[in-house]
Amino acid sequence: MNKNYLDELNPVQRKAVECIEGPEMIIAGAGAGKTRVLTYRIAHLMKSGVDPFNILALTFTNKAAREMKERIARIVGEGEAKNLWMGTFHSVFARILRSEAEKLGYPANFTIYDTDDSKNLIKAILKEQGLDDKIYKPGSVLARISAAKNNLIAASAYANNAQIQEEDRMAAKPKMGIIYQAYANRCFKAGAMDFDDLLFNTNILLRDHPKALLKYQHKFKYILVDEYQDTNFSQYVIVKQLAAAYRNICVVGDDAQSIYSFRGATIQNILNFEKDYPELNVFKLEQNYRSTKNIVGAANTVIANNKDQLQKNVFTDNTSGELIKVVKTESDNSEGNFVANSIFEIKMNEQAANKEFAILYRTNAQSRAMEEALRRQNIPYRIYGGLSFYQRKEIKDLLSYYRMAINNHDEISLKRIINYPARGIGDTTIDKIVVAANDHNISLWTVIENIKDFEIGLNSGTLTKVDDFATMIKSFSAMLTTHNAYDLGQYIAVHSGILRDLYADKTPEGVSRHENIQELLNGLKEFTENEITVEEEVKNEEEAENKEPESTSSQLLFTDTDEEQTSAENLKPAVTLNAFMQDIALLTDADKKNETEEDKNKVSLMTIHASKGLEFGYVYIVGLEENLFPSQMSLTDRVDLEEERRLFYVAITRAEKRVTLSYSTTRYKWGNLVYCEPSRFIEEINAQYLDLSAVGNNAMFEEEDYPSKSKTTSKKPEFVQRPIMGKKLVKVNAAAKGTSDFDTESLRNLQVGMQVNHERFGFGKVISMDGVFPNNKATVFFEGAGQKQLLIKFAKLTIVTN
DNA sequence: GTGTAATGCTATTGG
DNA sequence: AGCATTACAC
Repeated sequence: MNKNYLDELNPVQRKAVECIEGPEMIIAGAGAGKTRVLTYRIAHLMKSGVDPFNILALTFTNKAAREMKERIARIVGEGEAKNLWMGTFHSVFARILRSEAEKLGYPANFTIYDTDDSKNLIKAILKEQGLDDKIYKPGSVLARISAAKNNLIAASAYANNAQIQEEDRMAAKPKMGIIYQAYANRCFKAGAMDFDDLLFNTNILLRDHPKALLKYQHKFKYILVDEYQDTNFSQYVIVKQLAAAYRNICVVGDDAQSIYSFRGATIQNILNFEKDYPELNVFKLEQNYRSTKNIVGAANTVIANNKDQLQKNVFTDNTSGELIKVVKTESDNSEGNFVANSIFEIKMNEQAANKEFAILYRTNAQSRAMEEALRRQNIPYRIYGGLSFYQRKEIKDLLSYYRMAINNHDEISLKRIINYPARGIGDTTIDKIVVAANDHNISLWTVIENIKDFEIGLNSGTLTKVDDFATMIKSFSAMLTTHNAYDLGQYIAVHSGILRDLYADKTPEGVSRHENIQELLNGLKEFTENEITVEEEVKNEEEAENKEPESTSSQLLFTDTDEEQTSAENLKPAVTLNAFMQDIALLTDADKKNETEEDKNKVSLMTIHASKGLEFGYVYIVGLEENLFPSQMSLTDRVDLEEERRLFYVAITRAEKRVTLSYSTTRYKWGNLVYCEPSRFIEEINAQYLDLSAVGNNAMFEEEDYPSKSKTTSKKPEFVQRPIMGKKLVKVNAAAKGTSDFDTESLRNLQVGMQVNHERFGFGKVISMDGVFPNNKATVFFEGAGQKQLLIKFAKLTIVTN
């Protein structure tokens, strides 16, 4: 493999790898070997003499970065690969910001707030300002602030922008600007950055500190960005700035797989790329090596329904494989049972391993039915996403102590732990402290630390309690430099009282919480014992940078980096808790490492979003129902619907051998039974790729065997649980008289030339018919919507005239 | 201030 | 259905 890596590439891939200098854009269809090209390109850069310290590779997940690093290591050797700058935007720039934080007025040990932390801070601000959190919902306030930051609009600019003010007034949220300013101010005072700040502040750094800009421009002579279609404006500007000196920028993406616009990602970045770098080389990877012909064909027919897309012809030389099976079940639980049974069967018949299976869904809430069914079948599984380990209450509690020891001013952590375990400092006391802090525009910690100087009407007992708390935190802080991560972590767990509190709780939940704390402490121990590796890494970095003669100009620019290393050296010999906490907020479950083969050999459950970039032999896409997938939030806007369709495209193209689609006619939502109709996406797949035997007459007979059931159906308007939201009510009701009530039989005699009506496409004329009723399809030309292929079973056509 | 019972809200998607 | 916040009794 070592020398022949170029031979493993097809001609286009090879060109993309060998073209090293200048801007490059790789448009890669699903399964076209994008990761391989990226990996080999980096390896090739290094083989060509580029120093790994000068290569920056930005990936979508930390896991992707780690895997890519491992693959590169196999080509160029581990020692070299280790020195690559590789990770997510957030983790790479968090690392850079730590060494540059003072330039921005932040402490180097700033805290990273996750979404929960951010929402809590917003809630606090709303309460202090007497604003109604029903109008200013913390989640949507945060989303609005997030969108502003991702478009590089600072709080002050936001508050002073007439157009934005008008927008917020129209949305009945005139105070948004004030909230944003308060939020930014509080984060700053707490020495905290939220996820968006990591990118926003990197932009500030590069904009306002020319020396820093120059330094990183010369440090990152070669930049690669994976999943470029899912980058936002803030990320775009960072990359543009960093690449401005050398213009060695390579981006890889697929517009058809752009699924993160809700997070500010914009396809505009791909379009801008051609404008910014007119001299660029473009490579299109169109041959799919992952999936069967049926899967590729089906995916292509789905995405063809989108108007907005770059022209691409994804094809494969793989075998046809099996048809995509569509399965109808009558409840979410039976959908789970079907999937679990099917996995069990395939495992037996085809000797497949658990890890070859994935169950993909639109929303996390759908995992439960799947989990229960898999557990009944004794099939080991693993859920990705959802509540991560680090977001569990007990873990966040303990981490809050760690965070506060490292950064005393972190107010979210402070509020979390000041009275947990209970130590008699209640809400009224905290409120008084908050008022004092706001009055003096200082952090809560500064008030607490000097609580006896603030006359805010606390009685002497409370005063002592607050003072004791401050003393405790200070004692933890003092140990940061004298104790290693594990010793201090353990010490805090004991002396904070958390361990005792959880140990006292003998309920199963309490026991489980205690176990989770133990697991965290074990992780800490492992981290601490690896200190040699960390030290070596530091040493490696020193040696490598010293031995490699830099050009004189860039050597001058590297003075700051030297400082970094001296400070790292001071931390020896112990691995500090500070080091452990560096980017823990950025870790997700998908980033777990050190797993045994047994850990890995499990069926994967995840949202389709989380499945991006992954591949599996057998893929189940469940919950293919209107209002769920596509999500009801996407139905009013073509742009949103097209993103849902791309999501479906991503889901299908995860599979190598087999795709199974399922939908259920009923489903529990918020504890209420809701009736569902099959997703429009099913009928968007050309029928030649589908196996509809499991949705056929059998299912219809079932309906007819139990006419009482459908009667109850129509008589139950109260299954809509929130009539306040009129929009939803109408839609759910509409869903109730779905396929089950539709008389497919009336279309038995549908023929070419007939006029038909379709609920979405309107009037049309049948051009051709294919297949045997009821598993047949009709090609219809609609006056308004053009030519469509429709599955008779799903399309709900009505015959207008012969 | 603390602990438990009742209430009410939630479920797109995520670093 | 499950979780978080709130209300209320101690």
